[in-house]
Amino acid sequence: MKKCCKDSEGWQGKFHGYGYRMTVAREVILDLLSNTDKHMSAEDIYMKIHETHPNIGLTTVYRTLEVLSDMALVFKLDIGDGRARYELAESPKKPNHHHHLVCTGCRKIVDYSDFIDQEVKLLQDTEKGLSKKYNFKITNHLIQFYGLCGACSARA
Amino acid sequence: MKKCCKDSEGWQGKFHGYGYRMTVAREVILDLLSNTDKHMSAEDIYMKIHETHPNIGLTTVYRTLEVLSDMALVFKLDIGDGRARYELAESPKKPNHHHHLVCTGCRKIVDYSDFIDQEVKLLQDTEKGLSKKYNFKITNHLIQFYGLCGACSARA
DNA sequence: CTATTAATGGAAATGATTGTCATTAATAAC
DNA sequence: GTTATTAATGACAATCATTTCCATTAATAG
Repeated sequence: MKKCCKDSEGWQGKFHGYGYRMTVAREVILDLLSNTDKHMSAEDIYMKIHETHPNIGLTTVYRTLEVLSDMALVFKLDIGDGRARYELAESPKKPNHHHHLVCTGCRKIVDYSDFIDQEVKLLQDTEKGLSKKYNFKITNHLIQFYGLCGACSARA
Repeated sequence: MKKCCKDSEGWQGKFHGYGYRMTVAREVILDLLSNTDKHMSAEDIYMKIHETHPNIGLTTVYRTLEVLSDMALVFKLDIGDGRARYELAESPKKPNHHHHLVCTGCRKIVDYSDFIDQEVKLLQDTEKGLSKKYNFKITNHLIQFYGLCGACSARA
């Protein structure tokens, strides 16, 4: 009996741990996000996987992204236009911690990891202080800089 | 001839500087945001001002908030549910720089300004570095921590 | 005070996301 | 491997925040 998914990354156990099943759609979407450095919207993802898996619907893409966010495999990102973007979360196997620099003109997103070390250090301290003072269980943070990229700046 | 608006804060000139007119709706909304520490959505604002100005429509609220954001009098805030919130931007007259701690359970927002000094220092350096390296004209930044507040944590 | 034109309001349109429900497929039990 | 169980799916409809349209009103210039 053929297994549903090849599970090359060892994700199956993780799905089971959360009480989820491993399915083709979930694997395809994880694969796609694993192999891009873009910040794709649900529709971007739908269009891309539609090329090879025309049977996967947009609704499923949305639901899958929600599941993956819930499992913290994927990070949902909001850059201020009305549509969410998704990127693979960092993991021990694939450390890629970065923050975002967003052009408010063309919505270009630059991932930067310069300065990250000091930022992370400060964030950890802040997180600890905030947790205690406000009794929050902090799960993650968002840092974004907004501005105009060179092209948009020139165009303005 | 009666002037449209009392302009107690000296906003009129600022509107004119941007080529906008000073109107009742704009003044009322600015007043409201000046006197609250809440993070109100467009609809919250509409409902509130509707009590005293039932002739101001929701569409105008949206348009006004866009104008005010454009003038940097108001800051548009996104906390991850599908609706934007607005708060008065900090100004020399009313310095209130803070960042946000957002409960992903109940969407409660805590404004904190602890640790702000170190954060601001680091952010300025980062901003300068990023500006140069990526040729961005950075206009603002967003820092948010996400987690569960005490109540939601207990409930979970 | 009148002319000009931005601003407005209400209704309709848009567009991302979510809900519904009958069908399919992944896993568990045998 | 076969069957039973139940989560996951897909197509469509529904929702809901935000925008667009357009005829009317009101802020400012002259």
